[in-house]
Amino acid sequence: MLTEIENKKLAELLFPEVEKTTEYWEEKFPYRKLGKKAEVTRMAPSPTGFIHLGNLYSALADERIAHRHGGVFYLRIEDTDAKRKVDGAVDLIINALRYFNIEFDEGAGFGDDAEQNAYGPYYQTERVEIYHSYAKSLVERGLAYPCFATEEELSKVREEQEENKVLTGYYGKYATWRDKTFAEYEEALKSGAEHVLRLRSQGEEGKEITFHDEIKGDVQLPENIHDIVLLKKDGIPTYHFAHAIDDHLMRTTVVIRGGEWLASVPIHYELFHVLGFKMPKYAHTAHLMKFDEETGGKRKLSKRKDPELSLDFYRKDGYHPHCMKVYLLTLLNSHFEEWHEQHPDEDLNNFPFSVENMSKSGALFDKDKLHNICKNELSRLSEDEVYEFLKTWAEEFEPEKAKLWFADEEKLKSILRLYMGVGAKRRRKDLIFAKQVFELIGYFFGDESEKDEFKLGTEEEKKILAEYLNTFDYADDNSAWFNKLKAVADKLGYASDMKAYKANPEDFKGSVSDIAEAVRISVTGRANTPDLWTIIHIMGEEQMRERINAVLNA
RNA sequence: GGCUUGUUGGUCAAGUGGUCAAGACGUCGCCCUCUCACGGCGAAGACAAGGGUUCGACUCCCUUACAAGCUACCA
Repeated sequence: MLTEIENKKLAELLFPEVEKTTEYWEEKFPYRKLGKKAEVTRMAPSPTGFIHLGNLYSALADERIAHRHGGVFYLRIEDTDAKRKVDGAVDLIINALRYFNIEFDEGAGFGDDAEQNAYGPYYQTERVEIYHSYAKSLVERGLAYPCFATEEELSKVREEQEENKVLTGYYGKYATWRDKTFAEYEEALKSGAEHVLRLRSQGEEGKEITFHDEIKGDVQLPENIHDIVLLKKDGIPTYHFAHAIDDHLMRTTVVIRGGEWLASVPIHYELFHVLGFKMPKYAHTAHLMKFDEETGGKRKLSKRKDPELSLDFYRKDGYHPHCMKVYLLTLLNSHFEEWHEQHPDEDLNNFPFSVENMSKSGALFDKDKLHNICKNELSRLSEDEVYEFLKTWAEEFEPEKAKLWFADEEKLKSILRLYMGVGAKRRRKDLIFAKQVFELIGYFFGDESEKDEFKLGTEEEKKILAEYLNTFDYADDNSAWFNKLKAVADKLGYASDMKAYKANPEDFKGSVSDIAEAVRISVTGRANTPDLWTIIHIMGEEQMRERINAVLNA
């Protein structure tokens, strides 16, 4: 045990450059003046420049919680790990979220003098002075000490511990630098040896803390007994130390983070208490999972193995951000889906989002469900909105083909009206994502990639087509046109009346539907399309005849 | 290994001691119909297992199984 005076001397030895006191910082970053229900949340990514679905998922939760009641949602960059830094990452993050209509109120990316910077700096590497103030105060109070153990020594201890089947880590009797004399600390320091700063943990083995998590409820956890590293040998804080200080000084009220942090809550609990901070509320979220083909089980989505985790994956295929948001919200909050169904036209932001209704267990990412949501959401848009969306996408990802697709605005819009069922009693729901849309309507632009086969054979197909062309008149309206199909049916021994056909199918070669199918396939290459007459009138007589003749002459 | 969390139909889920255990996606069938889509109707399909507590357990407790996370000078 060091005396009070020795602690002070040690602190001075360790942090001679620190002048500002913790009180100074407390005053500089006062509690925020916000409404009673307002929460302060944050997104705190490392600047790897890689934003994935999981990040978006929890950013959405943070943003909703903050903005639900006029709170603040800010961006802090956790760049304490130098190895992970990437240039331009902050803009990448801001833009990625902006794409989904998620905006920060404050934090990194706002410019140094901005009002939105009042609790900054927001880069952890620029906050070292602050961390050191608190570190010094901890040393002064005998709650932290320098540790000169080398990596080799540490791993040797761990091996020993593993062998003896005791808890691994730097604690109790294994914490060799915990109870040195002042002279020993001073001597090691003077030798210039590398060292870290460790917490002198006050926890007791066997004791428990009970911790309330907003999602999981009350959780019993063992008290922290580890003398964890506060400051790394380069003076940069570890996540734990930075988390406590930053979220306290930035006056965060709710910390929403991945479930992998639940296990380190005891550390945070002790840190907050030892530093004299009030703990924020915590919500530990479950991870997005995926079905693993190899093992046949669920597993966490990993950015290495799963391309669909990357936001770019969805951007490339042209998923509309609104659809992604709806899907994520249905995963995020169990009551959202029902609410959205009841209020289809309400702004998503009016949904009463609450942490309590967040899922406890990891959800499997379900592409079918996503697609269903896309269909529904897209079908509610106007053809102009869809047109603009497709155009933006195509210009970025298919610039060559875009020229062809968007050469005739009216034509594309007619196609969209057809495929969306604009004007019909009910909308169609054919559109899922941009790439899929262009595959769907590719035949309008000469895309012959795959042709369906006519089930009654080529000979029959040619007979039907020849007869069809004979009587075809571009000026016919939809019903006149269809009556001619019926006439073709009668002439070739097919039933023109579906009811008659269904009553006695053996009396006919087939029905009008087969006539229509032959024409449909030769014109569009597909057995299934929306209204054929409309298609023909969008593409024009010339293109129709060309396509039919191509089949006839094959 | 230790600590922690989780487990309701194929998937997402409601549910908080008494329900014929919601709903959505998917699947299948029927209807509508020139195909498809849309829409309508219907069907199949679940409380991980075993012990308790209780008049009564999906709900509370214990054990087991399975899954996930943590066990760093990474976050």
